Amino acid sequence: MPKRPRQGGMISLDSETTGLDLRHGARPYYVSTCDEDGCNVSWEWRVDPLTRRVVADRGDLKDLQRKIDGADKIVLQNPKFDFMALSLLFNDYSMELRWDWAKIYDTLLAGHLLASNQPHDLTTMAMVYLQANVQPYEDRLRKVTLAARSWARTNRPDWRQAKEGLPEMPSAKSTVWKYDCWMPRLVHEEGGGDETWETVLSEYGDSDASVTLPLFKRQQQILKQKHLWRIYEERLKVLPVVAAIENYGVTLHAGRLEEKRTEYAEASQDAHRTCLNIAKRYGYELTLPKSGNNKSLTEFVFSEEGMHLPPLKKSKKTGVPSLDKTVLEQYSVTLPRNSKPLMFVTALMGKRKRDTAYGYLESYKKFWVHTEHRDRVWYRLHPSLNPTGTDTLRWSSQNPNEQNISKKEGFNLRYCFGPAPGRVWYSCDAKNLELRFPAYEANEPEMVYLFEHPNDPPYYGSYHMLIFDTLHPKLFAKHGMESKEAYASTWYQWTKNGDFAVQYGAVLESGTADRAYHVPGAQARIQSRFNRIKKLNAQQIAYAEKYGYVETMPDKTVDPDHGYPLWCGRTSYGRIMPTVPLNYHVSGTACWWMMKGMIRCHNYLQDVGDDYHIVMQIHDEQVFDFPDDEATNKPIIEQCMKLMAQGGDDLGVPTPVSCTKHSTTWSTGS
DNA sequence: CGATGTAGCACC
DNA sequence: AAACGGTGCTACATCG
Repeated sequence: MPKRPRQGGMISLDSETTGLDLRHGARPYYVSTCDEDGCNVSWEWRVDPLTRRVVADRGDLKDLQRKIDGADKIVLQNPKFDFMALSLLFNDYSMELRWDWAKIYDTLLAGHLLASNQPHDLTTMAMVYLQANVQPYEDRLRKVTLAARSWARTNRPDWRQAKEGLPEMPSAKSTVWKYDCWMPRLVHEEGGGDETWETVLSEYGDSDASVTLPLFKRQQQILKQKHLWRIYEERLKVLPVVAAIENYGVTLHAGRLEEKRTEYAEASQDAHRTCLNIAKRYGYELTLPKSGNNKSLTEFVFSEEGMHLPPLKKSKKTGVPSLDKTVLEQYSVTLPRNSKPLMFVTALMGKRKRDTAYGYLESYKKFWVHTEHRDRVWYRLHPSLNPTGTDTLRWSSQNPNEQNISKKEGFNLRYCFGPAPGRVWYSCDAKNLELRFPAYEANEPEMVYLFEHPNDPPYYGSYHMLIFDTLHPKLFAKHGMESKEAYASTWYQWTKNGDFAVQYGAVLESGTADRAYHVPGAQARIQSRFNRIKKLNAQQIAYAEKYGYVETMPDKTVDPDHGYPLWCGRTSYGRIMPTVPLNYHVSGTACWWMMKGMIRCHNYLQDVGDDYHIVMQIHDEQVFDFPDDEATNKPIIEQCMKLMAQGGDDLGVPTPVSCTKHSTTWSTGS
């Protein structure tokens, strides 16, 4: 007896799309649902092989909407993507997808919460949590799709097969068959393949939907057992926030981008010529790489055929001499003035930096889409933001990455980004977030005093100055707060470098931090002055050794007893790396804080109006895009700052937030 | 020839 | 054994 679909209850939903680049036309063409009896209901739409456009059916979409409306709960693997894809498809047919986030569950968020450093793809999780193997369905689909592509290449050369470099799929890399899984059915209709080609897609799609629901039920059971359910429910709140951020995107100015792109291209070419000319004087026919190294370059730099420079650092894995930024900097301060090698090194450093910047700008052009502004000057990027993209609670960003946009002097790509006409940006960031958490948690008195008294001597809230004084008391006695300017490129800069090394977990024995500080024994001196943080570090390491994970600081409003577990991983000898636990604990807490701020700001801005948006998150910084109206905005942005700072109350640590307004460009100081 | 690994570099 | 944590992206080099 065939099963009849149930009404209500919990269902799972999974869709297959013609690509990942929804803003460039990718759409779902197969949607499968599965209910608690294991009964699949699915829809399949034709893909126009010449244009790759999905030809859906309004009746089907209404059907699907009824299915969505009728369910009490819907489980998806990464619902953000399906939601956005379906919204756009509905939009193509002048319909609006109704979607209630309150009834959505996500197996991806659950997977990260249960095992932050394990794979979270559906196939792996089905195996781990259900001992169910859906890989054969995928293998079969792959095989048949590749065959269908091959048939079409010969018999239907005008079909638009997925491949790297097509403008409608800027994110496509080498593996693209996944975007052509609509092809087997169509090929069979046209006389190729066999009848199994009609069902190979639905068997795959239905198997994914069928496994998603029991997977979630199992995850839910474990989350409850481990007392993580409250944290899970809090995490679910990020889904609509992420969808809204991705949907709105971020604006950039084509003219400013072109200006920078030309500047870097020309300077890079100059540097290129300089390098080749110098090589020529050694009688060496140099071929420079587009980025990084190639054989020609390393041979010229290190061998006797060329400049024969001494190797300063070797690759960890391969042992080849390194020619990275730090090595080039070393050469640039040690090689004789006016020497050919110095000129070469200087030119190469300049070329590399410009090539990197140029490459980023090119990638923005690949991904950008026109905005509603008809002047074709303002474009928009829609990077995807992944809250489970890291082993900690950091979010990752891709296609393109919005979290590595340079703000270096001379390479300030933030200049290209900014508010479109009639808009204004506000950039809010937490002050010393990752330094505050350990200071308060360990109750390190001098540091707490520093953070509590930002306007008082001796350090006026400056953490780096406190450390500077610890390492260079005589210099600080002489110059006070002006040490920052007096030693801007030496002792003060080195203090900052060392502080970051310590913050990111440098262990005393390695001497890494001491080298960064340029002060032998520096880290030991700092640890003896701030021994409570040293103790906190030891506690976190011991905890991780025992349990395999550390927890973020508990959020009183969610679960006063437990934070988010972050698994630390072990070496092949079964030990936790001592550099990891405190770092994960602190950085994870900072990211939890940011997540709380984003949820609060998003919900608040929704109430304010429909034109107030979060546009970016760069770990401890949040960027907002508002209508350009100073008087109206003032209380709104102040409330956003308050809502961000409220995350500190949840954790028991004061976390003040600062804000910068950007009227024309995201770059500061211009 | 495609897949995979590595180096280098941008951000926090 | 490793000792500075987490990412994404590009080009180069090598593997199968």
